Amino acid sequence: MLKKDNIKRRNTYQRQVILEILKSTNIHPTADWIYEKARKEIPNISLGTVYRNLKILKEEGLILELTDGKQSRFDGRIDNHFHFKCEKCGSIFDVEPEDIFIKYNLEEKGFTIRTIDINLTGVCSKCNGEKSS
Amino acid sequence: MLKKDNIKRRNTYQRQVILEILKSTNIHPTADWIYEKARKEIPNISLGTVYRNLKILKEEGLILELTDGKQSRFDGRIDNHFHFKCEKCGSIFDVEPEDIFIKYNLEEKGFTIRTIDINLTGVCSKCNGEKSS
DNA sequence: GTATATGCAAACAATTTGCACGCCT
DNA sequence: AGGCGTGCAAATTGTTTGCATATAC
Repeated sequence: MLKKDNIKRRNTYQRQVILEILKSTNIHPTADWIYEKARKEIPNISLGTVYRNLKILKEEGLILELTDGKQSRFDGRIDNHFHFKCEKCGSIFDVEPEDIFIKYNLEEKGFTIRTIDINLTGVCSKCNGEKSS
Repeated sequence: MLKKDNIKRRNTYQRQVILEILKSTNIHPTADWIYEKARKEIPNISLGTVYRNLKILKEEGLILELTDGKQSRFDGRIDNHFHFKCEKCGSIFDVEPEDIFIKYNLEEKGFTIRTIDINLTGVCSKCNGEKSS
């Protein structure tokens, strides 16, 4: 049952490419999207390898996994921020911490808070600006 | 492609039982848990029926679906509240709206906000009170 | 040299769906 | 009577894993 945290990770090209793909987009892609993108660089990379490396990158705290319905999405941005999903176009936008203020009093009730995840939905500015069909 | 919103729903016993189960617990159960519970009342109910009715109840706004990792959880409580998940015991607690204050300025940027989902993680008061092992 | 990572395909787990029959309205 | 809902099992989808080989260190 011991967590094996003395594994010597190799710095493989596959993992580098996957991390670069994630760091260079803000669309919060699915594993499949990352796979297709990675294939342009490494044509015979496998989907299993993509999943394996996403898990490793997440374990190492280099990326985040977002759970949007049943399909995971991944985020190369790990500093403090939140998400907004537009119900019209489906895009996921980053919400800056200065645009959200949150306050809670759960510590007073004996709870320790480690992570705060805020997800908003609605209609984005772009879709709001468009004519209604 | 037209949404069929003129379907005449029948009020089946299966659906009643599933809704009652959800209304009478605050553990935010999975479909499987609901299925097992429902079987005590309707021994030959099928898992497919549970899923179908959960989807219908959600469409009608009578329950909520929480996406906790890859397994959905369901919430029979639909008034404004949030969730806290304990990383030690795995329990999901309801967080009352008066225990969280949130403010954002996204409307000023042209966004329309429809739903706000806040999920906290950490250690609950019960686990905090226990001796460390 | 050796253990970790890969590609491939099969396995898995959660959920959905097709079908013939049943039962609400 | 008619059509929505059911039980059952098979299908689908997203993700994980076993295995033989390749590769980083």
